[in-house]
Amino acid sequence: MSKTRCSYHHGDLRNALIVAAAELIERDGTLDFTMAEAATRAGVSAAAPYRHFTDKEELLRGVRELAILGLGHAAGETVSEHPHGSLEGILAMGHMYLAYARDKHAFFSLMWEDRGDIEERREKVAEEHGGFMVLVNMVQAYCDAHGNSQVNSLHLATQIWSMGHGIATLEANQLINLFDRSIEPEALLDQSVRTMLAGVVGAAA
Amino acid sequence: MSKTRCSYHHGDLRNALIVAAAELIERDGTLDFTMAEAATRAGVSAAAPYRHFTDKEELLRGVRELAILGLGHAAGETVSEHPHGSLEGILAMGHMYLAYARDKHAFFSLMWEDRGDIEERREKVAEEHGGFMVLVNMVQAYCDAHGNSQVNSLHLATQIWSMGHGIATLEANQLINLFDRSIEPEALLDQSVRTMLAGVVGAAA
DNA sequence: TTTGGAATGTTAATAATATTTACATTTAAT
DNA sequence: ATTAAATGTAAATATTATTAACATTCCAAA
Repeated sequence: MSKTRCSYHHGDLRNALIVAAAELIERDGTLDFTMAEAATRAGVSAAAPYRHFTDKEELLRGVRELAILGLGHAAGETVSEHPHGSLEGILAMGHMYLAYARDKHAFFSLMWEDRGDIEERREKVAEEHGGFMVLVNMVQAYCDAHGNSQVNSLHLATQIWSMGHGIATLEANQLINLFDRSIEPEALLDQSVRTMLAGVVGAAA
Repeated sequence: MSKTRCSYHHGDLRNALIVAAAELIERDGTLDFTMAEAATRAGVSAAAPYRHFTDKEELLRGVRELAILGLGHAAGETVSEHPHGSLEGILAMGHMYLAYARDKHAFFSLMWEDRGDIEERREKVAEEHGGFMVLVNMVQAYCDAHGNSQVNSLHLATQIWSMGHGIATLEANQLINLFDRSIEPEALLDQSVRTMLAGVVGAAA
């Protein structure tokens, strides 16, 4: 796919549209850009997108995929910045998640929007969410390092993800501190993660 | 507001529209009913809704309110069915939450859709979410009954809510068992709730 | 009780978008 | 070089939300 075409044919319109849509989402902080806008930004007419996506939902799916990969990438960065099997690494992962939810709010909510039945593309979706396995490994390493290799790290990591996800979501909905303004999402998450880890390998302070 | 009017004036159209919209959402399992549909179902013309709601978003807000109150009501039912301060009561609360998310999927997602800045109606929103206080009380009672009245039950309940919410949301997105089909949301939640409670008052088996 | 303004409905526009259609250009394989 | 497939374009369509202009009912003050 050479980038330089004779102007009529774009060359890589599908991706260009996904990027354009992502930029619009980033710029406006919402998902309600128009197809025409995205097309224009990619330098084509309003009907062109339909050669690459059956409808807007499919374009959104492309953006979602991008966002999920981005989060996974951030996960990779995070691990690499902390000692293998360390508690701080796991906590940092949680902070990264909360920060992502806050800073890329529109992308974050897009990620968890209703999608159709996954069953078919299960493999593909699992791949996209490869970032989660990074957490699983961290948890496994932590447990190993703390003398309990019998832990089901997949289950424990799923609980940690759920906790982080729940806090991030409730915060996005301004509900996390609805009854107590002083609640700090990070502190709440740190504390519960410590408790969950401690529940499995002993004191995690 | 007498229910029987001379046909021209409905009498309680605002609520009728909210109910109509709720029914359509329930029927189709999605949020994309049309204003006209809701209006027709309420027995009025397509433009009538605009006498009571500035736009569709405001109507949706009414439905959301209804859904949140419904969840709160279910919370009330749940407490009443279990011993005061019991672990099983708290776990049942979690199961109720997961069941609601599954059975009323469209309502559940509507509840956590982006809403504007809450700051203004903070009071009102807090009231709507009164169901949460039910959980707070259960947690407080549990801690009292287990010899630790110093626990910040609001924090702990927020963690439990987050965990339940995270699991419910990830399940709705078919992600909770993406890497391990055998994962059971209820079991995962039960176990983490036990751990969190145990972390504060000792063994919670 | 009458009556005029406020509410609440109605039908017929208007507007914004997604999506389709019919036609044009380019690409690439034979 | 030729042609089918791919990819673009401009000009419809279709679907909704929303507004405008007008009608009916309600209600409170005279």
